[in-house]
Amino acid sequence: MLSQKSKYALKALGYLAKNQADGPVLMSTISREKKIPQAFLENIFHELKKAGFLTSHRGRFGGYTLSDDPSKTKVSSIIRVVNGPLAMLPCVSLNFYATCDDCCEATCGLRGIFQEARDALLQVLENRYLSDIIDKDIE
Amino acid sequence: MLSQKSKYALKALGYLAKNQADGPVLMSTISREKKIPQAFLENIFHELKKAGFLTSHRGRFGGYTLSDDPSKTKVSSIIRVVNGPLAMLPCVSLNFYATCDDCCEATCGLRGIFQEARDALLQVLENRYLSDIIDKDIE
DNA sequence: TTAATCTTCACAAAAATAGTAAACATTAAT
DNA sequence: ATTAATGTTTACTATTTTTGTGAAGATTAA
Repeated sequence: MLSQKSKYALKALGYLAKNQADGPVLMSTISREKKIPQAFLENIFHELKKAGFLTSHRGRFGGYTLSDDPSKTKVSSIIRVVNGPLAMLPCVSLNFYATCDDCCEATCGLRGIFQEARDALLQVLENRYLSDIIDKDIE
Repeated sequence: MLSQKSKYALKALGYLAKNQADGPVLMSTISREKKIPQAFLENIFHELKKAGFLTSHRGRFGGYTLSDDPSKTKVSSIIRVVNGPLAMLPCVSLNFYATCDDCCEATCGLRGIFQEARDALLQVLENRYLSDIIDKDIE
């Protein structure tokens, strides 16, 4: 499951994608609208900024804007930053590869299936973008 | 990522699938061969037994056997027991559905994509069986 | 100058994960 | 019956991860 932090991050980025047309959006606004504890959102935005997704604007009338076009920002890349690997085993992760302790990759019976699982998941998440996860308006 | 416990469970069940032909297999054997702390494996086997995957045989010359044909035991169902939901959001889980706090399902922009992700993952894991995750022999 | 922002860093509470310990119950062989 | 080998059960503990909180500081536009 995605962590709460990851959900917050995706919601916040989606909010920005929807509302940044008129300039930087306040963290306090996002916190309030998306019901995210502000101090926690600060931590999250710090990570997202460090990873290049966000651009911050300090001072009065500051706020945050997205660094890139929402239609070019993959959901998979956001999740990797805030939630870590998408693969279910470290030894089949493309971006966070690590050996499994005490497990021989040559004979492991799990790798094959979890490579397939990874590919199936990536087929979706690598082809969906921030512009695809914007909340709908209430009607 | 799968928890360590889940990896242990899959490895242990795979070992049973491979080695139970001659009768019940000792937990101590599985613990040693698969390098799983025995006391921890006891907890895991208790869960797997409660869930119906394992049959235990007490007393001298006891041990464990699989309750069902390995070719009919889905990997997805094992993971659900020891690791929990396969979906990335509670609100799109088929077997562990729960509402996301402070999130409106009607307008949430995340649900659609994570339903697709769930389906993609299940397409693999619901169609792979315990017989598919048996470790290879060293050659 | 000032008020509204973001920045940074350290800390803390809560939950989940991983693992341990020990007394107990059951069984098969003898 | 006895005995040794096994699983059973329950409670506990340690570690790590997650989910936050708090406060002093830096920057900017008006």
